[in-house]
Amino acid sequence: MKKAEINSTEIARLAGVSRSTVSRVINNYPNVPAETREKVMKVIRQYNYYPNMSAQVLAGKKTRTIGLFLIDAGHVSSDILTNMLISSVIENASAYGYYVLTNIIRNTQDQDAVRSVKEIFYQRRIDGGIFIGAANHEPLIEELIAEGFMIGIVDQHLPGRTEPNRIVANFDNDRGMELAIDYLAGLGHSKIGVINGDMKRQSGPSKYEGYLKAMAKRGFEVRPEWVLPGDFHQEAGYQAIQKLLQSASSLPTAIIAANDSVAFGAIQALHENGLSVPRDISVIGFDDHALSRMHQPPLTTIRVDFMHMMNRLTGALIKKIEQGADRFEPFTIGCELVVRDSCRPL
Amino acid sequence: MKKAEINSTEIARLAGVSRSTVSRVINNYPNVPAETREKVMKVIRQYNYYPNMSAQVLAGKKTRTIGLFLIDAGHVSSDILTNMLISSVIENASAYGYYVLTNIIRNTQDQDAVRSVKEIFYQRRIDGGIFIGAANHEPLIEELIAEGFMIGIVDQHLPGRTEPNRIVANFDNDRGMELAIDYLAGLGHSKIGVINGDMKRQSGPSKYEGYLKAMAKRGFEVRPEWVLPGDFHQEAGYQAIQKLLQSASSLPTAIIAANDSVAFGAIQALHENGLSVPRDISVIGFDDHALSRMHQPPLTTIRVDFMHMMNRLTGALIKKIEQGADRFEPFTIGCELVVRDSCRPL
DNA sequence: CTGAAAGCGCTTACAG
DNA sequence: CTGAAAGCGCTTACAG
Repeated sequence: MKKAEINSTEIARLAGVSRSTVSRVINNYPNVPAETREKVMKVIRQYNYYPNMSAQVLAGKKTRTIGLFLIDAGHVSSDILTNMLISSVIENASAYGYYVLTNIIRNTQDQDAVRSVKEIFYQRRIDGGIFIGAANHEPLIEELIAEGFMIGIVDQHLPGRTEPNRIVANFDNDRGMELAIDYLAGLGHSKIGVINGDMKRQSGPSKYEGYLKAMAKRGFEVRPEWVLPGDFHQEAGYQAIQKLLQSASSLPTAIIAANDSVAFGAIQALHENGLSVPRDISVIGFDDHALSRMHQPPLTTIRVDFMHMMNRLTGALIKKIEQGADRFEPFTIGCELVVRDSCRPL
Repeated sequence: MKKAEINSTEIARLAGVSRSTVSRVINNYPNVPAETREKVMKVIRQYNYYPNMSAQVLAGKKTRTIGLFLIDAGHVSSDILTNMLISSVIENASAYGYYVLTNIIRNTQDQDAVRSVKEIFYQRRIDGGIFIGAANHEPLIEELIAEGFMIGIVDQHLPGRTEPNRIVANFDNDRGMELAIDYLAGLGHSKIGVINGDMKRQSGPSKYEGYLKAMAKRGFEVRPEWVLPGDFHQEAGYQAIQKLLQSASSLPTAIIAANDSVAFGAIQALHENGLSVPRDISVIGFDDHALSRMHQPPLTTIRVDFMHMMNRLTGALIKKIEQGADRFEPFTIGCELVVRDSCRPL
């Protein structure tokens, strides 16, 4: 049923040249006269010939494919933010003529999952990979970097690890927290609590440290009972507030959530307990999630430009793939305050 | 810097067997004694050996990769629904041990875009592909099917085209429209307008025909000025309402939108023109978009299970890839009414 | 400017 | 049960 595949031998025969010349035409070698090139191209076009990718790669070409690895215990299909990251990488890579092989890893403790990621690299399915959502120190990633693979990582800070094939992208969480606290201070708040993110990931402790630093700068008291453990999911925000309301001797007037999803959960819990946002308590998020502006109340948050980050990270990875990794080049993306209606002046 | 790659020759040498035997172990041939197998496996594990994928494919193995092609003129990164489809296919394929190469096509008229899609197939990067968002008759897809590639298509109806390598998935739009109109009729509505979707896609005319059929069944009059052209984007809903309000001699009491995004746009336009939903006019959507339940007012809609569809379609495609395509097997996924607050009894 | 030949790393009839 | 060998379809020094 399937037509016989046409290959370079056949093209060579039809064009009256050798396979070497066909290959030179395909790969744009300069030492092919225009006339010969055109003669070969004509046959190529006529027969709809595309060189077999596996043969090209086996002979030494790049795959022009990058791997995208999302680490998330949740059901990614329904997470808007993660989904946006996926498309963002695809679109950026596509602009460079690269393809994206996307993978979702539920649990980095799962040996099968780890094996399957390694397989993709060792099999040479891809030229490099991008990891999103991993712990700050993830053995799998460290092994791949040690093996010399080109790896882009969102959200990592590992002092001293400056291999040239490690590309690191972070948001300026310090600055974000400072913006949030400056804004709240301007509204008259000084009793400010925080719901922490996942402390295994770099952005968890980094946001918390930013909070501590900004609170100290203002001379605001950090009350341990207002520092609530959590992670980056909505449910954690909900639970954090339940805990706060049950056990705290008094309440803060404002709370900064590790991200907007956490803020949604927190606000839900506050509402269920008869507290109104922002009347009784102000809440500020982090990310500027697609839903934040549609939320009730519209969420004041620290906007972070994920698309811009993925754009730079994808570009940097592809550059290293094509030009080689000469030195470690981490970068940081800024953030800005977006004022909506979830905070009120005191 | 990069370690020398280990290959099957090396593994064979270390295990004291031939490359043939190493290959038989890797491919689980039955005629290898447990003892030999274990001896080889030990070396494979010890040296972290994974067979080179390009070599395997060149020697006749499958790529175990499927292509996912999203056709959408909009900026996909921000479209929640499309993003959900992407993750859904990835997760389903992954369960079968397949990888997904995702591509976004802005315009099927763009020759470069078309060429790049063909290239992926002809280069043998993938074993098959899934197309979402294409016109009912898309020459690119028809060419690929004619070439014998395994193709899954969402939203297509081409009578007589029943090639075994064509896999077609549709929603039951007829039934969806019937549910919507039955519900509205139950609330006392009979003056029901419709905002059509993209008529080049199968779901456009198919929803419209469902509307006509259900209206006829009830004996409700179809007023041409209440049949509004559009497409599947929010802006189209907005424009359709603007046009309706400017030119119609009287207004319907209810409007069915081609999908929820269109409904959002329609409601926005109604509000901007001082009309309240559902007080002045009832609106019903289609899809049950992730935002529909958070919308103001929460949107009544016809829910359609995209995940289920992608699940079946991905499974069917992989089955055909592995077992061969023997016959044409289209399928249809049902839908259900989700009542929220955007319609009111008359 | 161009062709013959080696080589990339596998799989799989074939022969024993 | 197992090895030697052909073959998959390219690319790229090498030699001319």
